[in-house]
Amino acid sequence: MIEEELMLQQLFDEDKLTDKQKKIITAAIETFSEKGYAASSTSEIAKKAGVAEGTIFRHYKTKKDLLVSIVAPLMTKFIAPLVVKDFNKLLDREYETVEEFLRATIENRRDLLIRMLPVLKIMLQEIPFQPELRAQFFDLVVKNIFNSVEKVIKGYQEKGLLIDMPPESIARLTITNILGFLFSRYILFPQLEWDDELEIERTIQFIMHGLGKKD
Amino acid sequence: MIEEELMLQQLFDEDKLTDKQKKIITAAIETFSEKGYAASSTSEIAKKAGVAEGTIFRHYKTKKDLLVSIVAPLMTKFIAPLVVKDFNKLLDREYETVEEFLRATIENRRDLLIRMLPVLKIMLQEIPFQPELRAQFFDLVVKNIFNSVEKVIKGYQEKGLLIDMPPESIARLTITNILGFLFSRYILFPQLEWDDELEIERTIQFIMHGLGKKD
Amino acid sequence: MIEEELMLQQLFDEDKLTDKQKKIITAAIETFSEKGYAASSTSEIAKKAGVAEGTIFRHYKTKKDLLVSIVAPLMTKFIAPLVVKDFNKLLDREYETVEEFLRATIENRRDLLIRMLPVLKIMLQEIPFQPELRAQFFDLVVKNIFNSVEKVIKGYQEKGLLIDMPPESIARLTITNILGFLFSRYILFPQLEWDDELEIERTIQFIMHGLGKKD
Amino acid sequence: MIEEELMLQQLFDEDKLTDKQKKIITAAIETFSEKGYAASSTSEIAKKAGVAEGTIFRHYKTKKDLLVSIVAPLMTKFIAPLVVKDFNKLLDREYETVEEFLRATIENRRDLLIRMLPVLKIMLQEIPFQPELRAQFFDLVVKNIFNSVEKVIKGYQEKGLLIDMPPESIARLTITNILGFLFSRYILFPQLEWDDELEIERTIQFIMHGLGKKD
DNA sequence: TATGAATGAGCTTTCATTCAT
DNA sequence: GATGAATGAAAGCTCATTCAT
Repeated sequence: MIEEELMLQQLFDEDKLTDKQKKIITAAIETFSEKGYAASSTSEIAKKAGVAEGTIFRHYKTKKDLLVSIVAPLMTKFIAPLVVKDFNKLLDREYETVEEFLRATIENRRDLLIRMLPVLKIMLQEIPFQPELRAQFFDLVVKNIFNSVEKVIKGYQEKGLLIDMPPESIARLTITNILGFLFSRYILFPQLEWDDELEIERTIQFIMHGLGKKD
Repeated sequence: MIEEELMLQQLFDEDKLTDKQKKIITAAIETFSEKGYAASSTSEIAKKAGVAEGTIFRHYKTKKDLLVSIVAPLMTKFIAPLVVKDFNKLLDREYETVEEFLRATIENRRDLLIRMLPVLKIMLQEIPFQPELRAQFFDLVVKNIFNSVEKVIKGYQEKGLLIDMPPESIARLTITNILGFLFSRYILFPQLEWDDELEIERTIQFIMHGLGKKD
Repeated sequence: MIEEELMLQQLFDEDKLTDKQKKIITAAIETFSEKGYAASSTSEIAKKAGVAEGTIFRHYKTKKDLLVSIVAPLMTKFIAPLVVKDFNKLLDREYETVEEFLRATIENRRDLLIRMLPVLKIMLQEIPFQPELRAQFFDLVVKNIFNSVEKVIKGYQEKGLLIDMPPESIARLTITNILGFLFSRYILFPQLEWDDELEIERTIQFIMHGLGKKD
Repeated sequence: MIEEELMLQQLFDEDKLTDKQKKIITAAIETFSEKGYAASSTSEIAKKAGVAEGTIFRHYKTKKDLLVSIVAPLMTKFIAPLVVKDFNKLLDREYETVEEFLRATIENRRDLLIRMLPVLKIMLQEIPFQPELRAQFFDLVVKNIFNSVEKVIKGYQEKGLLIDMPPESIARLTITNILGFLFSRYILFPQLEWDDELEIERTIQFIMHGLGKKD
């Protein structure tokens, strides 16, 4: 709960939310993430937030409004900056190799990523069904990221550190593997014992060198 | 619809299903896949199947029963054989290189994979929320595949075609990228124009060699 | 209740309604008429009808649907025929004078009018607020009646029994006074003691001769 | 809005109302008249009045209080004086004939009647459902008017200008026709084209002489 | 005095499930 | 087996009213 409030601070600080609104958001994230949007009831969220059910509808006209109010700022304020910031650092030559950059991205932000997981899970679950969200996701996240990423990747390609492949495909493959790791680790098989450090390193090495053995 | 019935034949032929049952299953797959399990109503499924609502409950005690009846056989009869069969072929030295094997797996079964997508989508959507399904998925799919895969991978590793990495991790990374491609291609961004052949080839090359440039 | 069922027979017999549907209609008429549409709750109607609340919504998609299902057939099947039939009789020379016709219309159909009152009250109450109903009312009742009435009135005018005034105005004034009497008698001041026979006769005389004294 | 404020001046000036209270009353009249009492929400009225919801309840303990505060003064301060004043004028022999009186009453006060319509509509709509209002209406309007009217009518009857009919019935019939005209003109069929002058004259002639042709 | 966030009872509506036919 | 009317619990949502500021 305390950790989640930290994330909320980052996510929602700029809007002035009342105390109850924050509680509603927190409870909604928790519930949507656990059961999925459609299977979560507003009465359950209200109970978990310690507010009356009517209070939810005073702030969010509909249940879907509540969902959008959670996911939308995540996309605008959080995911895009997360990646862009690092890619800009990359441009500043902070990291000499792509491995270092990936390692730093994942390692530095692992706590954050883990804390983001509930909302990320909601996003991944609902985007296939909510055209509204899908459109937002496409406009805010995909276009933004892929745009700013292009020159970065080109830069590395010019330096001879990345293969010649269209930046979109490179971005897709990289993101797939990072999200795929998180999804396997925390959503599909959280009950398995994972050596996180090791598995992240393997993922990075895989991204860079693949599975084929070099002679 | 006709294509889907083909899949159903493969999936459900062995059980003797009545005509109505097949219609129910087809309608349920379509609806669950479009809206998600929780957001689908049995009345809508009944209407789409052209049967009375009561008929659904004559064959499937509950709505969840219907879901399980769709996803479970998929796991036992479909996914496992899909991979295992090919890996056995691999053992039979049908494919000399891993690339060839991956290419064959994806290319040969692409139609099937596409036809499977609705059910796959249901599976991916519901496994995080349905412990019952998750347990089944773990027992039937994960254990089986990972078991039979182990020696295959080891074989290739001994032949020097795959890097020295625990087979589980290799399996995880490979599956992640195949499913990740399908998810991006057909669920997240179906509206984009994709050159499927090309993108599959890139995915295979990526799996084998990564993004790093070799000197 | 028994009387109301008689009216329902006339009103709804042609459609094959289930027993429960009839009970719902009866209860809805009673409740809407007593409290007005907006102040009536579906749960109250359900309780009064002795059915589950869900049953109402199985037959009528929304509460407004229920309202329309009550008022609409009244307009098509009841009010128009009521007047038209008599005016046709009039054409058949059944009544020599207009007084006789009015007296017959009101007297013959008094029971019916009284039984219709609840629905009539609903109609009068809701037409100002429900554009849907207003449009129907205009098309089905007003146009029909005024059309068929026109020639009748002209006939009487030619016979020198009615003054030269546009038929629409004559119709408006006549209907106003009949409904005005019913409204005063049964809705505004039901608690007063009325000598119905006498007051009807006065209304008829008023319609024909006005309040001014002839010398 | 400006016209309505004029009416409000007449209706509510004597009580010292704050600016906000006037805005609330105006907004309530508009809303109740458009949607009916039960279908109007206090939040909508507050928004239309430009005040906070709480402010309404500071001045009017309940929503019904607000309704009564609108309709009650209309009955005490407006309707009764309207008629009584004119009937007193009548006694003062200001009008020689009843026609003249009726014409003057309607013509002189037409603007006022039109401006009153929203409140009149509320009154007519709610009296059937609010026993409180009905009692008030009966005590303040009916008794008063009918009392003071009695001798006036008798006066005219003695002068041989009105037929011998109980004053209550004469009052009822006259009021029915005036309200009936307003109701048809402004509530039921406002969309039709009306020649107001002509239709009022017809109504007056009808009240005095009826529809029957004199030989 | 005025505000508007908060309430909770009650509303309309949905829906999985049952059962007489 | 198949039907679909009926159910009632629970869903999403509204709204008059309260109260701390």
